Amino acid sequence: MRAREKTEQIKLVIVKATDELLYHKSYNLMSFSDIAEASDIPRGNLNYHFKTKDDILLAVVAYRVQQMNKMLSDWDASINSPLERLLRFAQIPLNEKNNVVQHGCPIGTLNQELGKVQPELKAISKQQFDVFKQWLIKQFSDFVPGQDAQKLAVHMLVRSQGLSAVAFIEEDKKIIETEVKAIEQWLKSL
Amino acid sequence: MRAREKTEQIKLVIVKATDELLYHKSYNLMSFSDIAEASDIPRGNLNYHFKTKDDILLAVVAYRVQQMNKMLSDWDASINSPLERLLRFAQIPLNEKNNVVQHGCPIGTLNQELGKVQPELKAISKQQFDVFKQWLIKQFSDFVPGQDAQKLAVHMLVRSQGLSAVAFIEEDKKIIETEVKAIEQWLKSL
DNA sequence: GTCTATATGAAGATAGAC
DNA sequence: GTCTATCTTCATATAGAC
Repeated sequence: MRAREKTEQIKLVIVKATDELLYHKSYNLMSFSDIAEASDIPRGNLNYHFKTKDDILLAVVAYRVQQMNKMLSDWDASINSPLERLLRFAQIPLNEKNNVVQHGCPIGTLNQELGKVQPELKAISKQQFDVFKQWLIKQFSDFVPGQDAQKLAVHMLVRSQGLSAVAFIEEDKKIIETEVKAIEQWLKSL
Repeated sequence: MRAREKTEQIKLVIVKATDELLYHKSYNLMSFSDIAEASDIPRGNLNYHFKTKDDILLAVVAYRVQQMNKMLSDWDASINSPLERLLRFAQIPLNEKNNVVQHGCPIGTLNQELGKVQPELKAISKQQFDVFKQWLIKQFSDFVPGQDAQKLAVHMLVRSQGLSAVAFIEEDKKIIETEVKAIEQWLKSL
């Protein structure tokens, strides 16, 4: 029991370090050595905890999904109206301004990278995207019951992904500010 | 002279094949062998024409920029109003529906991939993006002289990049149709 | 100019000593 | 359970035969 617990802790250290690493490095350019260095676990020992690199990615995505679900249920509990929750969502890139400009949206960039050649990995990574999508659909259903919540949720994701992508390419924080403001106006006009 | 010309032709064959390859394969996962196979040039000979892989990328981007400029000046010549030119631009993802859903926007995905770790290459790839941006600014200046053309151009790019990214992740052509329609409405309302 | 053969290095993964 | 040493594979890039 104790031993098992300790193993789980080490795994979590690896996962957290890799999660962090994945923000500024692409998955395919990220080596076992990079992970070993970042997590301060001896290079060879990684292979005991995770057989393959893909296994680590799997664990990282599971961890991220868990974190995202926690954040969203916190919002559900602490923010009263669906409109304000949606506004809060729209502001994510604003709060992560520096990261977005330097590394893009962590979910979007990972999905795009894996989507190009590794369909199995893409499906895994897509889970992160779907957590947001389902939550958005719920919020829009509550916010404007008569309208097509699915379509509105997708539109929200489109604008959020788009502004992150363009701000990253142009390395321009102003784009985030302007575009988030535009999303807020759109939400309030619904 | 003759010899030089022939060399240039071979280079173009390599560049075109790599351009094509880059639509479905990420740059970092693309090997010289892949390029050799795609262009039907013996593996070792590639290194005579291009010293490094980055040199090939450089040539591919230059080629793409040239093609894009050609397309845009064709539009300038054949399409009368700036609004119709902008509508034509908005429809690019619609005409490339299958490619977008399978591989994403070729410009956006390349920029995002290179942006994460290779700043020198990112700057090169960004040229493609800027060709579109400058052209859009010109069109918006002509279309709605009083308004902030730069801001409108960026917004157009945001929506275009966003819809490509989300349609790619979700592998859903309907998203392209719906979102392009929304862009058209927005343009007509300006 | 063309292409083969090869140098060199780094990656993922494994076997097995401790 | 932990970690070292190593196997294998595959990449870029070069030297030099044709």
